[in-house]
Amino acid sequence: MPVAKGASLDPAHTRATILDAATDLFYARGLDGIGVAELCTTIGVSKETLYRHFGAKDKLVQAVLESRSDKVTRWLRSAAESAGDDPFDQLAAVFDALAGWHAEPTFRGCAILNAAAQQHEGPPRAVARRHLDRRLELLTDIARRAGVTDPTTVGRQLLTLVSGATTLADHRGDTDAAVVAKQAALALLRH
Amino acid sequence: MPVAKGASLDPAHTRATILDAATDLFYARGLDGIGVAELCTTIGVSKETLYRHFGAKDKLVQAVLESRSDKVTRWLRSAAESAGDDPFDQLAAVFDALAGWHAEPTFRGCAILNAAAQQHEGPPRAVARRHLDRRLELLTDIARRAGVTDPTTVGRQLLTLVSGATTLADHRGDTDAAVVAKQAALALLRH
DNA sequence: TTCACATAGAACCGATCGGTTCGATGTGAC
DNA sequence: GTCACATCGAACCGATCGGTTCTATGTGAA
Repeated sequence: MPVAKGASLDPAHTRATILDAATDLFYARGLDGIGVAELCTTIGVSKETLYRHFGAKDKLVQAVLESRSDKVTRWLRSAAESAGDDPFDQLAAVFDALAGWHAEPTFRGCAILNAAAQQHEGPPRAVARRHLDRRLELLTDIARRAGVTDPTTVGRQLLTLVSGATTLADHRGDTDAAVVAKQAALALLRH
Repeated sequence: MPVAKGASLDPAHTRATILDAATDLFYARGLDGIGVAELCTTIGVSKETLYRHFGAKDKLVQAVLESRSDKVTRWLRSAAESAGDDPFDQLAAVFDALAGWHAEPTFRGCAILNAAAQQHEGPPRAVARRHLDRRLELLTDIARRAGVTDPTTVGRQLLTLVSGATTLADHRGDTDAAVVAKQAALALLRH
């Protein structure tokens, strides 16, 4: 005798619950590391509900990654802005924010780049590209306002340091990778 | 009526064939992107043969990654050495070698780091860590011979640039990411 | 009160997974 | 010629996969 517990019955809320929980589970276990069935039982939702909201696992993955990219981009941008107007301070703040993220016990690298590394083709690749483009935009803007002669190149070098630091924090456990990278980044910004 | 074609019958050669082919296939499709059955038919080997040589898919993966790490490490080290004794020249050679790799049509990022990103636990993580450690050793040595005041820190910054450049070449299609990173690396080496 | 609807829970589907086993066949050393 | 052995090809295993469909049930608005 099936018993519907009647929790929320608010579709938007249900969708958000699935999205949030799936974000954490995919991040912790990998896209192929958790199946739809386990996903549903863990979240506390039926498969029919999940499929009515997202249609397919791939679509859920895409929704998860896009919302994650939005959130992370907003987070890093606000970290920069909260450091004031000075581009050097902003750049330092970006790397300090990264260091804080890397030190979190649940840190496992960039969820979006990890996903793109798992699925060589398909939506995650495109999301990853846009994600990096947005980050490059932020860093290039800082470089430009710092008055470097070639903001485009310096922006790319800063993005290289950001990406590399996250890689080392993940694969070598270097929780201070961003701090080390920050010194290099500031040196580059000073021409 | 099964017909054994009787190719090599040399176990060592068979093992090497499997290892080489699996290296390419796992790199191109991802660890979970190709199953043992398809792997075998593509290579032209029976499942029994593969399992007698490697025991399990995980073991094959580990053997693939370790041999790959050895090969790549040797390759980068020889690229540095063939540039002469000057550490600046050697560092430039390292990044030029990376740029050549990134430009290859089959380039899909670092096979070892991709694998580690797919399997959050297990052998690939350990292989990735050792892989980065070996690379750090090379870069730190270059920094030391260049006479920087803090070779350990500079070595880590150089590794950050190397890793970041490979990430950008993969996820943004920046085939010149290593060239851009090279300028930053040389600047760091000049203190 | 009525009714459209969001949901739970479970059964079910075909496909694929990693892995095992077996018989047939050819190889190469003795 | 004999024989241990490496190999193939295929059948087979239980488990899991993503996805569909069904019934039953509680919700909330009309």
